[in-house]
Amino acid sequence: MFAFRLDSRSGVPTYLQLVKQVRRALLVGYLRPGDRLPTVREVAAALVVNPNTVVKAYRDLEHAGLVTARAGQGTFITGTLKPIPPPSYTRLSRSLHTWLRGARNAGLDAEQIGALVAAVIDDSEAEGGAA
Amino acid sequence: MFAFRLDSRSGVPTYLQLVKQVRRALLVGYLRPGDRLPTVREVAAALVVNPNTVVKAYRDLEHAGLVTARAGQGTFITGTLKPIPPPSYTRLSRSLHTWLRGARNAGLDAEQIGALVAAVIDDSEAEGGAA
Amino acid sequence: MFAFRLDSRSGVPTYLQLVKQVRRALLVGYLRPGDRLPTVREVAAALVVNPNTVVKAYRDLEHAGLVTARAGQGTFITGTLKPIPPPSYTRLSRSLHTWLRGARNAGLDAEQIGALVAAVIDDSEAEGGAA
Amino acid sequence: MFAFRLDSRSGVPTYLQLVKQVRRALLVGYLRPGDRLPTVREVAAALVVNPNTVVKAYRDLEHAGLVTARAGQGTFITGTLKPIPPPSYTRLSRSLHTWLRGARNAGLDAEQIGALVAAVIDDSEAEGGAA
DNA sequence: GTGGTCTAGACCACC
DNA sequence: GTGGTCTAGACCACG
Repeated sequence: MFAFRLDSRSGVPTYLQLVKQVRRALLVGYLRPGDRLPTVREVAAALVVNPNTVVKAYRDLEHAGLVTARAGQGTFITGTLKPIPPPSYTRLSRSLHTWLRGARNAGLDAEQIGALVAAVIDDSEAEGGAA
Repeated sequence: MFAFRLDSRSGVPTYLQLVKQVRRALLVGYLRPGDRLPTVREVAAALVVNPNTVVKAYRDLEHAGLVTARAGQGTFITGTLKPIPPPSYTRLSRSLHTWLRGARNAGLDAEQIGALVAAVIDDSEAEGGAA
Repeated sequence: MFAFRLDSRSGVPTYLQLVKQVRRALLVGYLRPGDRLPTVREVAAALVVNPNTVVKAYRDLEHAGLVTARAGQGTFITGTLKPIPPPSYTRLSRSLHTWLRGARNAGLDAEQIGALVAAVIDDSEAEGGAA
Repeated sequence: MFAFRLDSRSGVPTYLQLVKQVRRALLVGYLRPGDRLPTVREVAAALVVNPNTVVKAYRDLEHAGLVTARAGQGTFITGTLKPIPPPSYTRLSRSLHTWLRGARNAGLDAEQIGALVAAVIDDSEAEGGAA
């Protein structure tokens, strides 16, 4: 079953964090059409969050055509989002993991790693690297 | 002179984005004690944002002991944040850049790359990878 | 319910007066963890002050780890500040009250009393009286 | 020679702190008509403050009729402010000193003492104690 | 209804 | 000119 996580220090609204995690899972191939999301109540209980907040996230996703709620059955993935091809995913994820290990071996903590990653990505986007 | 950037789609409050960029610059060694940040009015004009929003960010940083505001003179870096050692920075940043190029050559767009990075980092943190 | 007071002639910014009153109430034992502060809107209405000014004060307190804001619920005391032991408080407060009565009986007005108190305290601090 | 002190953490504007100290010294009998205040330059140098700030304070005092600037000679006290009668002053100051010593012996630090004093004075003013 | 963010614009303190 | 405070009022996230 898909599990959500929250980072209360990020400043990102709770409902947006949920939305982003589903989108991310779709992109990465971890969720696929037909999969069932945990119920609003389950998520609310697990994250200690108001059910309305979860409802809002699910409604956002439904609005974007990514999920469909079926009364009495739950919420299901019914859309997709140009997922990363599994072979690329495997390869890139593996090499990124290696890079991460290197960073940790160099003594970097989570905050430093986050700063480095953000700096490099921002950087390369700034110079039109997305081309 | 230090320059800020905004991502309006991220959902992160403007002032927090500014705060994080300064912290990141400190971690990465791009800002150091004694450096002067752009004035409140300059930032507000450059980002087309209300001066109060910038004031809030600078105040947060001052609260954290990272900068000091001097009326009539500007806002200066006066604290530090366990910066990444430059050699590690150079090496890791270079290899991450290479990885990024590989991801782009595999046809991934910015959103897919973001999802992949987030997935890998979250993952490895979840399993106590920080050890 | 905790009540705030303002002294517009003091020259101390409104929001700082609020902050100091909460800190003082903590030191004196009048507020304790779990207590709820009046809502931003209540304070703003009672003091005829802009809500943002109150928000600023509460935010400062939160930053200092003394209170925690819970959206939809209010702002609660969640920290403490080395309170004065109640017995000492009772004894010292009582004798200071007596002193105050003496000063007033001698014909001193509020400004004179303030000057005297400030002079004596400053004085004794200057000579390292805190020892 | 009269000496000024600054408390940068109080939030009270610098120039107001200077004004208040002169008023206090007049009330307490520490300054009397004919006394000469330190020059603007001396104060500015001693407090590491911009001379304009001192000028503003002196102008405020002149405006209030308490001092007079004489070109080339300095600034002199030329007004008064219902001073505390010296006998009362001596007696009250002495007993307050005793109280202070008691508070410190009870282990209270400066912040706690300040809170206690403020609480007691506020309190008694609130109930019309100034009568 | 709670607190949080942002805008617009005035005024003050300090250099 | 700098940063700091305050007001007025809109909109959002959360319960």
